[in-house]
Amino acid sequence: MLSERRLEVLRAIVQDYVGTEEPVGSKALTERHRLGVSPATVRNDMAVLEEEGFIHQPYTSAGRIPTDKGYRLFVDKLAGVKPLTAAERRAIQNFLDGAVDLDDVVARTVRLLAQLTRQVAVVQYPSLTRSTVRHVELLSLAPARVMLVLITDTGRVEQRLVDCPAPVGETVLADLRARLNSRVVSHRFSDVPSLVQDLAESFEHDDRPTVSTVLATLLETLVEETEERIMLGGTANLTRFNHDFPLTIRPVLEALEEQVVLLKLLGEVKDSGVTVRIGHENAHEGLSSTSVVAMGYGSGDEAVARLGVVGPTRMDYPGTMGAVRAVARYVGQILAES
Amino acid sequence: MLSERRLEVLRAIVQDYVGTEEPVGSKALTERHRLGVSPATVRNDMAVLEEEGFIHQPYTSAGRIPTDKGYRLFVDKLAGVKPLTAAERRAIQNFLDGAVDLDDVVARTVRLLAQLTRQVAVVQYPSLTRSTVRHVELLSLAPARVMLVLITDTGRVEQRLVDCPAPVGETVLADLRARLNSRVVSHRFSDVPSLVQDLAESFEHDDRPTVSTVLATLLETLVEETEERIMLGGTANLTRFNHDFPLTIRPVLEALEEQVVLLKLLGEVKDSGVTVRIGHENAHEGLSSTSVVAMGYGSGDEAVARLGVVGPTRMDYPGTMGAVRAVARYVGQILAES
DNA sequence: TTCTGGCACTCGTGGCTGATGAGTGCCAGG
DNA sequence: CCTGGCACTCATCAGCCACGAGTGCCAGAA
Repeated sequence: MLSERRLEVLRAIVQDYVGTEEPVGSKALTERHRLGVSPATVRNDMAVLEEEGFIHQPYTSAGRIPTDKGYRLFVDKLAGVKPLTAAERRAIQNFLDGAVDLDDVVARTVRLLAQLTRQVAVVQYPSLTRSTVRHVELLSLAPARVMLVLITDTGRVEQRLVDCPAPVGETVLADLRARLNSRVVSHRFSDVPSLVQDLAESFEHDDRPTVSTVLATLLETLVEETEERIMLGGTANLTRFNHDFPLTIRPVLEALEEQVVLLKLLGEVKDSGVTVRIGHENAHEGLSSTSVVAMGYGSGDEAVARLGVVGPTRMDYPGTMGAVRAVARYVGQILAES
Repeated sequence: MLSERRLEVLRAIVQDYVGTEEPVGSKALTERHRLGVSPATVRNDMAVLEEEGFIHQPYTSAGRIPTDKGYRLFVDKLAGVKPLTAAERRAIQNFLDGAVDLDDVVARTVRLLAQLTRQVAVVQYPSLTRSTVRHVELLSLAPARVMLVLITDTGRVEQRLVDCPAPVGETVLADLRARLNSRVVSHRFSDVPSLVQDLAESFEHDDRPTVSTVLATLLETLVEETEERIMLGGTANLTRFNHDFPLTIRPVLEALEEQVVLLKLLGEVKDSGVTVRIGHENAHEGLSSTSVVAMGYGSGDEAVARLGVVGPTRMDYPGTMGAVRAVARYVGQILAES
């Protein structure tokens, strides 16, 4: 096990490196931190830390840089979550309170996170399957054409066109609408399939094909939309450190454009509390020198979706974690109110 | 006026520069193009072109690169629009045909444009005010709470929550729904305000506050959503030329994140045909070394929105214009079908 | 044992230099 | 009006060197 002082040295290295973006040497360390020992001692500690894989030097006789493993230890043991200032909290609330609809909430959240952390922000739309049904609407657009509209408790709205096998009478439609709603409203979307399973059977024989078609589309929508939508923002922040790794920006941008990749990233997040994934812990290759700080958010206790930021492994973890946590909480609150 | 040959020289310079991304000199020009004259002559022509402001040299004794004015002349007079190959056309059609809803159409279009042009693609959602109303729906979510859903002929759906001053009876709601639809369906959204102006007056006195509230929200939605949504993609393509201007990528990314800026860019596009805006012709500062190639698209003859790409002024204009035009047409077709 | 000061060594960085060559402007002659 | 020739400019690049931050190791002190 590492001694107290060695941990202290690691913490100092991480802090200095995050601040200066340059490899940090033993002398500079003793000057900037009250470690109470000489540079030579620090050097010995560094040698041990390096042997254990927490730091490494880019080349002989340069300062040390934390490794992914080093950051991991730092995040887990050495640093807490830095709460936001009161002013920041107020700013968040003000900014989010102005939102008019779900799209707007998500858009504002992305901007907010990007500004607050000065990094790339990622916000997932509230998941359909984890939300509950507020209303199902059926609109007759043409004799044999129906529009299906799903409304969730989080304010999300999905719609699909349904081409029916035969013209649909208004009475049948009203009937279906009523029965459908009485069965599914206030239930979770994930339960909808079993709730509507035998619904077609209760209709007149002639109407069954139509009802089945509508229900099929409904279920299809649930499946398709399980792969969630994501909103991205603050990509310009990537250029803040491109002097350091100008070639790394490309794969990152590419990865960020792939919704699939992003969803996978967020998918690995625990449902409660801030999750941090550092460098190679993210399976995706292009993101091997970036970290993800993310958290679930929801209208109640349960997470309906996730949000977070993507930035260089060399980032201010305590501050970023604080911002992500605060924003996630407020967004949850906003959603609960609407 | 410039002689035929001088125009030919300018065309050659633009083509070579776009290909090599390096200043092009007189000797290289005569070797790569059949101009039929010697380098010395070309040098004289270049001197004239430079005096006229079509090209300039980054420093004494370097090759020439086109100026914005040079590109402008090239686009207007020297180059046509390069049609896509049959294979490319087929690819477009296949790719777009798989779309399930409007969001999907827009998302696919962005990807397609980005891939085809290898540049940043921008697609505007079909505008509300330019579309026609397919249906207006009113849903009662709670006694005094109504959801307003607007459906356009392009498949776009907008919804708003309305908090009514008093509980709304189902009959009133049905009545309002029917009258509203009979008035506005098949009309353009821009005409809706005048069409519903006196609608409240035809209701019972007690219901008027409610009706007015709903109508007010409807009009409000039209106004708000006039500032359109935009989808962006292919930002990773920015890094293709960052070796040239590594510092320029940042302001571009920043500009692209501002929906307002993008909308302004697209707003300057003619309704029909491909529009090209080169370098400083784009008012926005961060985009002074980028060009925008854009075009309106729509389900009928009229444009309901715009799409295009943003790339370095040094781009393959004929090819890009061809791609943008082709995609715009196919998207229009797809929308007309749905 | 643990810490410290000293010392020789490594190695990336940045400034300087000179050679190279692409490209130019100009001019006199076809 | 075009062409070949010529002197000139200047960015780029490789090579070189001095600098200095930072290291590892060791012997001696606490």
